[in-house]
Amino acid sequence: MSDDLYDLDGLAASLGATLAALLAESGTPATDLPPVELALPARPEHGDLTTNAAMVTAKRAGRPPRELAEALGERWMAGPGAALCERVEVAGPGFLNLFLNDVWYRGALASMLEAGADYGRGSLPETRRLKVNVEFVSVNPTGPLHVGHARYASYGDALCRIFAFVGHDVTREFYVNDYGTQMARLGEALAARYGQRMGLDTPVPEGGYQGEYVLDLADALIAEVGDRYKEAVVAAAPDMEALPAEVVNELKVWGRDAILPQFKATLARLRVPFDVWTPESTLFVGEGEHRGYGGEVGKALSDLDREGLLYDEGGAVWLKTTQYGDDKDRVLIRSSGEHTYFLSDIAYHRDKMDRGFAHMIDIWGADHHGYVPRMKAAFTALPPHEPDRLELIIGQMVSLLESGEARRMSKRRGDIVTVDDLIDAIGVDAARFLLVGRSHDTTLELDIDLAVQQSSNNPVYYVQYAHARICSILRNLEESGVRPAPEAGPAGEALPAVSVGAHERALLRALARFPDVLVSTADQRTPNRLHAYLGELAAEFHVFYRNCRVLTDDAGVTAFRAALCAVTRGTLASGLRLLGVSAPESM
RNA sequence: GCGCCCGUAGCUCAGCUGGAUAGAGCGUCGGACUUCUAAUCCGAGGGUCGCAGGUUCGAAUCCUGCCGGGCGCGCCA
Repeated sequence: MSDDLYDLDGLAASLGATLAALLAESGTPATDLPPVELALPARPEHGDLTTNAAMVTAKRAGRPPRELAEALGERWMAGPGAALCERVEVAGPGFLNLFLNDVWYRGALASMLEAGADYGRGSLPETRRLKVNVEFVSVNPTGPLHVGHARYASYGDALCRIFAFVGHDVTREFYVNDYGTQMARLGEALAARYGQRMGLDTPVPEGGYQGEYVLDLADALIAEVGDRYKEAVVAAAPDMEALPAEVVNELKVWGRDAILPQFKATLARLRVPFDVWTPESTLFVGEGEHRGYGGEVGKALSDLDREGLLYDEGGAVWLKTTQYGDDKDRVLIRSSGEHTYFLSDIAYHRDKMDRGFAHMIDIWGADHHGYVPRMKAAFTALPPHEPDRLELIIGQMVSLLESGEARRMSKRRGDIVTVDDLIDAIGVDAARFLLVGRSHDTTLELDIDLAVQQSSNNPVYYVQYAHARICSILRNLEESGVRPAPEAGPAGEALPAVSVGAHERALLRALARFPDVLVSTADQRTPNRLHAYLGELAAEFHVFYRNCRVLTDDAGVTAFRAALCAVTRGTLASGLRLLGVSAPESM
């Protein structure tokens, strides 16, 4: 925790220490007190900051909350509070309201200014920082990314950016399911479309990938290999499921290698980078032979066998997930001899543990939430049996509306609105801001027509405009010979001792919240909270701008406000960047 | 039937792990540019926080039960 009294954490800690001393004096053990929390009151007459600490600890102290608040306020004002606080006030059932003075506000600004572009960085205490792996998107390479994927991509990416900024060591990972039956279906669909381009009657098999994009893939395939597969397709026609396995295999690998670069290009466009791409197929190769499987899969099977959790029944191999809370046991190897995706997933998570991640997060769509108990069970079954290291985040669905009517997407039918369509329609900034603005726990209703129609008043521009406005002011200051970002020492020595007006105070309070917003956004995995904060910060700036001219003939006031602008600009830029949104210097 | 998620202004949604008189954007109505960017600001209107209980100083928030919607419940993924 910070011991800098010019930030909110430091202030709260100071109050906490005072409260602990107070309690200790009257014989109440002051161990494991809940930390004092400072909130911003909704109403100005409730002060600049407020705390409910007295109410929270009243019961334990055996004293009425108001009396305790009174004592806390008095004692704090006799100590550290004296220099920073005009007065304190006990209100309502036992709130302690703080009325801060100009010294605190100037000190807060100086401290933010000193942090510069790093303001808010490393807000997580060192002891809470983790080596964490975040796996997200992880779409089968069988077709284009759609708007649902864009939501999880935006969410996961923002989470990763925020994690890294507050102090976690983050690895972003994309797991490529390139080894199962869905890939074989892609191979068949590709063969069918290939055949059609060759003038054959080869329909895409029932339940296969019907999308137009497979035709485009077929064209690319033909351009590359000509009629290499024509003979095989003719022999199997019209039923592509009758193709020899080697042919399907070659085609699915070709399809994967064609689609993955498209994923990467689309994700790059959406500003979602990945550090690691792990193909499922690689989990099956390498040392660790067990039950006929090599690599990570073999090792996982071996681990589970050693735990006594595997059994054979009906020609299949089962895992006793019920032992770890699942409602039924699950098949790992089907009686047909094919492995299930579940087996690969277990091996994959085992591998992630092996790679030394203290914490692993998987972000899944709500359509997979039924899979959670078994994954959790399997993870717990693996040594070292630490279920808390795996966190499964379920993102709710995106439902598409088209002129008021629900539209259901299906990749197999080929009826999808792609990520690229969305970006083409409204741009990356608007798309990212839109997708991350709602809680991941709520289904997001997206009306594309409406989104396009309203894209010019997307809230993202409100925030970006505040940033651009400040840039413009700072440019003007520079032209007028005023230093755009005055340097200052820790306690604000270099800042002029001007009085701090109501609008400046409001803006400073908003800025002071930034580190806490980042930490709670990270802790609660809710980038939408940062999104909301940026809107509020921008609003405070716009009000400040309207009421306070920066370039004045009072050098002190100008310098102070210029510093305030510089910090606001930096904070907006940081926040936008953490959501994957650009911060334009002019609009 | 069972499980997970959701139900807050006309619409889309916030509401910070329980705080003081529930907010924003869009839409509607009315104001503000000879001054650093009007993609802005100010004001008005708009609510049984799905319903009913419970927990306590205090509930949109936590618990229980209903009602309504979404998503799951395979030797598919």
